Amino acid sequence: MQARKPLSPRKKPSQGRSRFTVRQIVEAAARVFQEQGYVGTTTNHIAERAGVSIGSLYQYFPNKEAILAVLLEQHFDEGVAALEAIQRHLAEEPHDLVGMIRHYVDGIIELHAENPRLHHVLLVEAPRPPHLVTRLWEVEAAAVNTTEVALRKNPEVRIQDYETAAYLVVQIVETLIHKYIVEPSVQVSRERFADELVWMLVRYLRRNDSAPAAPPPV
Amino acid sequence: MQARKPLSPRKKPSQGRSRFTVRQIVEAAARVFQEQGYVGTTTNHIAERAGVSIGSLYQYFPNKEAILAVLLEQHFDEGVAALEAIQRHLAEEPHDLVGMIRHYVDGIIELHAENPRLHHVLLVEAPRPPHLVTRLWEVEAAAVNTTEVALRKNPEVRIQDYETAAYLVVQIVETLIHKYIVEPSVQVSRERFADELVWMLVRYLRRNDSAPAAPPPV
DNA sequence: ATATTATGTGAGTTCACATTCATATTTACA
DNA sequence: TGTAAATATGAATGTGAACTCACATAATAT
Repeated sequence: MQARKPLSPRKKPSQGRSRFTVRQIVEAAARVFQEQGYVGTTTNHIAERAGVSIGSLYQYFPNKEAILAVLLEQHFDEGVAALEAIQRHLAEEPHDLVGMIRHYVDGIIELHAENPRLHHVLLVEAPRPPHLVTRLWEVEAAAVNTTEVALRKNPEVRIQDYETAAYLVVQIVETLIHKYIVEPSVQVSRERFADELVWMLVRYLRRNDSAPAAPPPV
Repeated sequence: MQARKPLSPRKKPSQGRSRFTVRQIVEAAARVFQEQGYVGTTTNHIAERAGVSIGSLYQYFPNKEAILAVLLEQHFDEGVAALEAIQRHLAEEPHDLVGMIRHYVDGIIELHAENPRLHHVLLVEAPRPPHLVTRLWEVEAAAVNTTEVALRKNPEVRIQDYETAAYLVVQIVETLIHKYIVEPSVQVSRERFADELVWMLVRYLRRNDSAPAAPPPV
């Protein structure tokens, strides 16, 4: 029986300087969350880092979660935009299977490498506001669908269950890369990791007789 | 500059009843962490659930993290034991590649399905005590090594870079299954998920000419 | 039996952080 | 230029969880 906390700002900033203040707060929050983790971050700490009084913070945000929600929204939108850019590029340019997967993998790696620690705090450590969980599912489902279509269209690909395959591909790329970026293996370099991941997916998806198997990059 | 908190119990319980108390506390903590998440759990709450006074709790544990550490240790030991059992079975019985991977995947699924929420809170949500991070790396590295050996020994397997392949296999199985169990897809049943995961790894690892590709289970 | 040691108790204190509010300053705009 | 509205400030206050401690009870030793 938890009381639900409001997440929306109390006041809308109308003047330029207040918008600046809000921006300062959000940016500072990103830095503090990143450095201290979710539990270790306090509103006072954020205000201090933003160079703003604690009172000003509470003019615009009712609590810590509200700030996190804004950050999450931003981060999420960036992710979706990046994903869409990748998929658009794949739809527009012609690609063989290897090139397609290569582009996809590289894109997701770049996305994750941008700010892995913040990503982790926002999406994993912190309690997720329910409406964002829903959005996350939608985006994931959409990615799986797009991938399924792409796989069906590609003549090099021959598998039995396209839907499950698409799910596996999307999840493997996302989850594995996240893990590697947050906690890189001592044994495997990033380059080798990316190359082998691409190669793995190709071996999995490609019909056995198509294109004389190029040796995997080593 | 954070002061390091002590994780060890203050007193060693010597009588039977105090050992019982400690056990009650740890068991209650598992339930509360599971239900409330790391942030939402309080020592008072744990004590109440254990049917023990808050004072008793502090006889044996200096703080919340210390209780979590015990839980983590337990959970971790169980995981290692399960992993070793899987690998022992693989080493002892003869297996073809499919059977081998099948056994491995099924084992890890079973392990994760046992208490997914607690697993998630302990290993993902909560801040990890550094000495356990080290242990975790060691176990991971050991698993990768064992897998590498197994892959090299298996004549059905033909890949270029055994070390990286072993890393990928271990991480995919662990990470993907974790993700699926914690957040199962609406689109893909668990059975289909497991079957396709096995099939994917087989396609990736098997030399192209070995064993006329049996159709994947659909 | 009695003393000693171990364990259990929970009201009460502390402390860190969240949050408010009276007041000051800056901007808009008439 | 005056004044109303917006914004900024931070000391003061509220809140809840962490943690202590003086005392009660149970086990064990002698």
